[in-house]
Amino acid sequence: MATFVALATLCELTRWMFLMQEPQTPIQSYEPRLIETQLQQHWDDSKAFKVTEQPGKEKYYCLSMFPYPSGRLHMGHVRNYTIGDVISRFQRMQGKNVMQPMGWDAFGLPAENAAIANKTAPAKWTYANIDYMKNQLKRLGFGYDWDREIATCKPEYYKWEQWFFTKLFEKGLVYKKMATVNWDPVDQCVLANEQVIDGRGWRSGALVEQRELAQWFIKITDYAEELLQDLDQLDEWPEQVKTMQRNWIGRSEGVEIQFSVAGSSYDFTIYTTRPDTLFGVTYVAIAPQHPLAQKAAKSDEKLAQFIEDCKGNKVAEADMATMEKKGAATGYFAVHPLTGEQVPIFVANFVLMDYGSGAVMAVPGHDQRDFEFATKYGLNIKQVVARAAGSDSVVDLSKAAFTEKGILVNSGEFDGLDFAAAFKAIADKLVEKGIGQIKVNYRLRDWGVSRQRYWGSPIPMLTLADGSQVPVPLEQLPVRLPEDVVMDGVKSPIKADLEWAKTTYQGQAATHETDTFDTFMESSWYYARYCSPDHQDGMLDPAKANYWLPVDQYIGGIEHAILHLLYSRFFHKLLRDVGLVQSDEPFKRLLCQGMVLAETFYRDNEGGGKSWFSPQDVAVERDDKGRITGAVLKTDGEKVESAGMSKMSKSKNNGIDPQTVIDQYGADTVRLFMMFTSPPEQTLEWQDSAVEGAMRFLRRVWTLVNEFSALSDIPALDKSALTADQKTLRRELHKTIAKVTDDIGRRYTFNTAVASVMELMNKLQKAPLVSAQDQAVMAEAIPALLALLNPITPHLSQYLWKLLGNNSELEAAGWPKVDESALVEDEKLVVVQINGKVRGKVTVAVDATQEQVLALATAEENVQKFLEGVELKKVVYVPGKLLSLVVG
RNA sequence: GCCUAGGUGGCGAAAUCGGUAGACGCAGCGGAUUCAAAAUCCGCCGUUGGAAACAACGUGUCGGUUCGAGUCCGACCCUAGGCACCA
Repeated sequence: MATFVALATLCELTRWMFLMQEPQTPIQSYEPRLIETQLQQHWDDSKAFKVTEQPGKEKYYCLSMFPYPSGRLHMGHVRNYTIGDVISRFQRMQGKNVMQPMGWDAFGLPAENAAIANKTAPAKWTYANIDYMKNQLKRLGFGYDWDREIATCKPEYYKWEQWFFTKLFEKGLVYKKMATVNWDPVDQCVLANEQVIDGRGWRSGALVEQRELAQWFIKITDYAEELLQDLDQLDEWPEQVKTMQRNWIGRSEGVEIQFSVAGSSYDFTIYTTRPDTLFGVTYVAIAPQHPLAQKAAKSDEKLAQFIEDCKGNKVAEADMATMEKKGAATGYFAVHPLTGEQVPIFVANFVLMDYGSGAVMAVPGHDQRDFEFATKYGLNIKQVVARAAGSDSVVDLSKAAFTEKGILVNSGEFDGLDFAAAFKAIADKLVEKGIGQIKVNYRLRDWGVSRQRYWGSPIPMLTLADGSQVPVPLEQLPVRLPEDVVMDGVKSPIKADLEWAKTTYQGQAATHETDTFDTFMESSWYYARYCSPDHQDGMLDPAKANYWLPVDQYIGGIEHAILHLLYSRFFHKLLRDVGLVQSDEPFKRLLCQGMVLAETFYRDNEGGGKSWFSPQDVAVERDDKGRITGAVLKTDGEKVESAGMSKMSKSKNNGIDPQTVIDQYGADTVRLFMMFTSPPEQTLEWQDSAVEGAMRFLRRVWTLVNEFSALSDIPALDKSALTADQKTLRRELHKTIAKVTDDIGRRYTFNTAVASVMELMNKLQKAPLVSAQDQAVMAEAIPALLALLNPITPHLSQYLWKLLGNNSELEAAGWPKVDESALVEDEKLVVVQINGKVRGKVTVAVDATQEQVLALATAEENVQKFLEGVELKKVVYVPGKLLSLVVG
């Protein structure tokens, strides 16, 4: 320890001596704003990130999910786009032709809300936001090819989406059917799920009803099997996302069975994955909207009332699953297809008309939901499955259903069969009788794309005088959305203006569809449009699209794991099938970044509510160990309560505005903080003090490079003339290069990449600069350090690179190369364990044998202590790492 | 309710293929510098015991596999994301 202190002091001394030797101008302090804005201006003026197709060069398409232009960037964007920019710059330094585009997911609900609140038009609000946010992106130094910018609300963009929809219509992939929506009876409008709060409309407060409307659907179910199968190709996607998509698609094999209704010519089909439990059916449940339920309700007031009450249900699946399960008898009985027995038909609030056939067979003995329903309404519970032979536990149906697969009982000729055999035998029997068939079913439902809103792409369909519906021909596209409108908060302007819809089709009068597309339509193909953003003659320029696609790296929030990513994959296959692209999948590699959280503080109001305070207005108090003991509001010094870390949001007032932080610390510091604080997939917790720490590090780099740049006539590196310390430093340098290359290029663990650069920095700062080879090693290390940092802190790196006398761009100099010869070590530290506990450490030659290591280990005093009086039973040696001794 | 993740010091985290738990950073404490402060630099920093060497305990909880488990297996608890009209 004492030696080390002396050494450190010596280093300081030599550094000080060196600084005193040369007359020099004092080092400027690190002022990020100036160097950053200058460089950003240069990038902008020179279009530094503009790219074109270059057939000879390896392409790399790096895409971050485009933002909704909500007004200002939030930290989630900053994190997302920093990751994308780091990967892009890294790949550029590998010599690839990197395309990194940016644009705007410009249609959507918030623009309508803002338009109502601010008495402006959604278009105007949206364009103003785009202007502001574009400047924010530039201020963060992101290397986008702005010539490829897209805003989805522009007619040049949605024209081709409309055209594509008409193509799909022609191919039979589009159809219209009734579907359930949330209806606000006071405002007379359709509400999004998030606009329904506790069953009431968010603005009117009225109780929301279910209503059936005719809507357009795209047959994504036709592609269900391919969407499922092709997940296996996506070996660079997170397993988690693929699993979620598999479960969402929900492929199952089952049997479709026809039931007839006693004393009626009516029949209906149900689908089950458990045909082995068919003999356990004791009732049948149908949806409230089912025709049979409607028919029964005509002569049954109580049932009619029940069906009416079901309209108060929420449409969202989460609500369906958690609500109380209720039902009412229809008075009808279904005839069991094999036994001929009659079982009651119930209307149940949990059966969805939109999904499957709107009817389910109920087996309370072997399905938990059916069991609870049967118990509640006093229906029969019948056991038809028993545990396989050899199991001693008994099936007890008094408390819960028995849902495992087993051996059939009480099932007539099928008794004794196991699941697989029973499935086949019962299915065969039903097929033979002509009342059933084996069927593959998907949980995935067709994609409803109609929205009853204004701020979206009009659906390009026409209704003719005879009621038939035809697509708008290409020459009449786009169907333009008027932008200069007034929002009244109730009716869409294109619905309110009765003239808007009027048009002609082949000389006859026709009316436009006034519904607009789901905004997932725009975000399902923007990645492809970026390849030829100005293409006028078609949706895509296939040559360009096929040069760039698929996207090599896609980055976005985990919240898009299912819907957006599934719709985009679907669209890509549709694009392929009309001949516009050649690949099967749009995104080769996927990274889902975590959310950005911040501390939340509140005070209880007298009314029982809470007031939330921005963490920037709160000061925390700590005890002498640094533990947080409390917090006060800076303005009044009074106590506030902490509610822990939560997602940055308006409602909790804990959003940190990136703009303020960039102004204070600069873009490089923000970028470094984002990359260093958490691995990208995890949540990131915002902490002001950690941001300061990031800046502190950059200041140290600044100072070190400035000091070094004052040196002149640096001798060449002579690897054969290095001292042990110089060799060690070089080894650290090349180990760091190898680690950072792997961390950024393969693992995407940017936090550990930064950590290892920091470790290198710590060593460089302590290294002497006295001898010729001291300086030569430093001269190798410093440019490498700047290059390793460049993807993360491009402004600082580029500035200091120039300071070292380079005239070229740092990125053009390429990525540092590892000198394998510098990595060679001749000694290793081996840990000695006895019965699994560390008892000593020995340094051994790299090629030492187990016997040699054992000899060294047993010579250690502390090791000997634990070997006394016991027998050595086993020795495990992991070469160069660990020696494990088992004694007893 | 269903599907998918995640729980490691005061805090953010690291440990990449089962091999030294806590790298790196923040906060804190002690010191240097300073008239003073800021900035900077040096040192300490999981808990308990100990002057130290070292020992015991320790990766959400309970159990298992292994010479060895943060990592693998089983059960449970908590938190987050998604659930089809927020994007």
